Amino acid sequence: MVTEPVRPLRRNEIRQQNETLILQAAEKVFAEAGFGGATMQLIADLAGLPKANLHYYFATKEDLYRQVVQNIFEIWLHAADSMDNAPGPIEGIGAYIDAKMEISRRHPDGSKVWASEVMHGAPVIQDYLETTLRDWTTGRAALIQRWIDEGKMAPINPEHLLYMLWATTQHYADFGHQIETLNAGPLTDAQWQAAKASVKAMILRGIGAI
Amino acid sequence: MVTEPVRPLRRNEIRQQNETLILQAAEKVFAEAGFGGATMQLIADLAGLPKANLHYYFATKEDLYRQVVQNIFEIWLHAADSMDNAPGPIEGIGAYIDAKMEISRRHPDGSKVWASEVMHGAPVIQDYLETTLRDWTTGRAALIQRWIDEGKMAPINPEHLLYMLWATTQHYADFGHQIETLNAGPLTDAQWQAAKASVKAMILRGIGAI
DNA sequence: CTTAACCTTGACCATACGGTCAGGAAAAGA
DNA sequence: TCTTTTCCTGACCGTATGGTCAAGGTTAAG
Repeated sequence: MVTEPVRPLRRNEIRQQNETLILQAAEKVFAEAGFGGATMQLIADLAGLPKANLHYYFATKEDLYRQVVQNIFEIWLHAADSMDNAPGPIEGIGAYIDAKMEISRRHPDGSKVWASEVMHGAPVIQDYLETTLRDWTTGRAALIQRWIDEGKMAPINPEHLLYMLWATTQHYADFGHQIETLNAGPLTDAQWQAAKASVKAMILRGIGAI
Repeated sequence: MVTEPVRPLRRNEIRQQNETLILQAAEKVFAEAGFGGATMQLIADLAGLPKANLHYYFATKEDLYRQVVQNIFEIWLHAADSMDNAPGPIEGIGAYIDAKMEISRRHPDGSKVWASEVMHGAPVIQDYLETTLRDWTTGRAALIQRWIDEGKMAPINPEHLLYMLWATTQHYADFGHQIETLNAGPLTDAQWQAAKASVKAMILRGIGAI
């Protein structure tokens, strides 16, 4: 095997590289074991670093966990952009479902960490729920209400629609293991497409947009 | 305060009483802290028993946890009965949604424990998934397919419909904290009824049963 | 070259946890 | 009543975990 001589890394690069390395490992371990079941040693092993090095970059286990959760929350919020600037529910909600299904597929661990955090009473991100998420929710609920008023969809309670969107899309990540067991294996590309199509068809028809 | 003289408990009663006491406490603690975060001491305190007494009834933490998960699974399966013997999807799926929403309301802790178990790869109930749950699923999928063939609903993929039913109803338990935060307080009776109605309306219309 | 700032890590510590056990109390059986 | 079985519990134990630290290495700045 030929290993090309590696230029010594600069300070910033080292820091950046190790932090993301640790965060990736942490996300996986937290997802698989939960906060209480995760150990710094497991994360360190997965990251390929000595445990003491983790504590150099992240003072405590909570700090590391908090970072992981916040990262996920960012990704979450970005998916929302697909809903804006849409002429109606078919495009807006359709795109939102696509985006969230894609996140469930690409970041199942993040989704699990988030679910776990919320299930345990959101000890770390309660303030986010009360500020950012609440604002986001009321904004989108208003958007949905506008579509209803314009006769573009049936008069559904916007909040419950949002809950259904979250629940259905995230289920493919959070309960992925159950789905894989029932499916006798991971979903194929085609099956993911079918899932997306099914969800979109059911919800868009369910809200009277089709 | 008047405390009536209590007849000394018989052996069987003691055993039964303490076991359910422990199981209830365990369900709550496991739901709030996850398996890894839960401690036997916390469960003992909540049950009002010394820790050593827990180990008298349940040899290990895993044994106790396994019991909790199995109990939930039983409740889960019973809700399925509402789906059978229904003339069509409106009655069958409608009743199933009602039943599952009621479980989410009455047994939110159980739902969380189940979700946590599945999210972490179902280390304890993998065999249930592969046997009981798979059989149940294929059976109901066949039932749904029959309704489709009889023209009682649109040609939806039955598996994805089941996932949607599970996801949507359980979301009200598993993400109850998030919902309560956005709602600025627990759902009232009326709000629960509205939630049920919304879910039923969206899904039943979504599958073309209305 | 010298110095300061940053990075790395093996060894170590205090604590908390799951689990054990011996010995006693209470009920059931003979 | 006497014996056996079941229940109860404080005290204890080994281990694993989060976190610390001091000493050494490496890069950047002066």
